[in-house]
Amino acid sequence: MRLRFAPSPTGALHIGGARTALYNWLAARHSGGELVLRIEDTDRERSTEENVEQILDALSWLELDWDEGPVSQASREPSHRAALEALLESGAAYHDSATAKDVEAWKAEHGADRGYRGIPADEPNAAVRLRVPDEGETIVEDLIRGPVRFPNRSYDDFVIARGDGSVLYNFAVAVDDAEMGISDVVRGDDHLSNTPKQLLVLGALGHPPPRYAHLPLLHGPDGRKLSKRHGAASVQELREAGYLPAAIRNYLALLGWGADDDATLIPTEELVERFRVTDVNRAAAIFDEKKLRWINGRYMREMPLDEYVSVVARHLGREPDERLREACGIVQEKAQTLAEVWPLIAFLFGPVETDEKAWRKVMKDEAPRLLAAARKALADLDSFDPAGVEAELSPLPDSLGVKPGRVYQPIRVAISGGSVSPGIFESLAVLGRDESLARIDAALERLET
RNA sequence: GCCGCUAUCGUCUAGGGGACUAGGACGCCGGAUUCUCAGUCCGGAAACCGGGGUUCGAAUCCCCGUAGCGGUACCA
Repeated sequence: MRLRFAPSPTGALHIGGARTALYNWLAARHSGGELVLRIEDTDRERSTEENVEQILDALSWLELDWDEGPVSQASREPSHRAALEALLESGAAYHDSATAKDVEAWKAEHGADRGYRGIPADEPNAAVRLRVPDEGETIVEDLIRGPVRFPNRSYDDFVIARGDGSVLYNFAVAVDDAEMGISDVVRGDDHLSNTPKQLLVLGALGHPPPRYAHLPLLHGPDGRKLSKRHGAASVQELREAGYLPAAIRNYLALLGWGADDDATLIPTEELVERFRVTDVNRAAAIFDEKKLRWINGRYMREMPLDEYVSVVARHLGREPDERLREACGIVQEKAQTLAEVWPLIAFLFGPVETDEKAWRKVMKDEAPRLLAAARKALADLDSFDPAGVEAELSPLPDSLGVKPGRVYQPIRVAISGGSVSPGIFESLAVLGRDESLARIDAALERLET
């Protein structure tokens, strides 16, 4: 198989685009074939260098590689021109000076169920239209949907080149796919109705068509087309939100495709092994960040500590030093996204920032007495490691005659500033005896006044 | 308007005429884990869009309707 991913650089790479890229990549890797990256930049107004860079970045961050390209569609202009000339010469296409308004008027007269048919004009500066037969139908043999039939008469003689000679999307795509030897076109559903046009171009040019597979679109939680309003809608935003590339690949693969045994956690290698385009669903799927979070959490927890540390360090823009390593060790089982890590471990890297609400809730009644008792126990401790701290603190609640939380929460607030943190024994151990005692003393002092 | 696609729990899906009292996962609710939160474990509620057919039998096949979506540009 030879596939292509052909994004148009009109903005960041969206989640839908990322899934299309992933499916193409999976199909290519599964079949041992090739993946070509082609940038559809024939719209000079909207295509920018930054957007191209952004898409390339997003793809490599997702760890989706390609075998050929990126090929700029605009750079293939000579080929497009040659193909256009050939069609003009054979009479399959013709110049027509009709404007959009003219076409509209023509339809008002001839009925809406009939496509526009123009009259060849001897005007080299007019747009070029492709002749579409009145009879018959064009059939798209879709790998996912089966044969889809389109009556030819419902299509206009559509424009394939502007008055200035530059070609339009449906023409360029057909020519490029054919000339680049693409065997399988895997793309979004929104192109299904465009496919007959491309097939018509291919037919006029005498090129055999590739196989097509049209993927169902992705929608937002409200059932509407996915857009910026739905929160993290681009790969870049997902990255900033602290999701892992591997988790995103896993989740995206499941949006519109399911393993036959209903597996949910499927590592990429296994995805490559099991994925088949023909198994893709036909209905649009809704992007649900909750499930992504869950999958991401699983990947975060199952990562080897070394890798975890370097991923966290990169996300935070910090050096992966010993302290960070220790912090990761006690937070790994708690965070679902990279973004959740820092709030849980920040207290290990700087002065306490007290959450006044937590303070008021915890630092009352017997808190001073219990905290003082804990301080004493910790001060006398020989080995200030998690096991040692636990051995020292765990008998305390009983001996003081209170519930464990009454002892532990004041310590937590004293050392971390808040009522939520990693395990208290581990937190104390990582903070170290001196700093822990200093923070507890500061809290006790505040309690006295 | 015209052309086309789609339709199973809130969400992702399994199902491809009898194995369905419709299965799994996320989420949700309840319980357990005698340090918070998270995690983990256990349990629970929750769906075949509607109407006609075909058939001994339909979630599965056909038709109609409804709804959602896509296309209908000298955009991609």
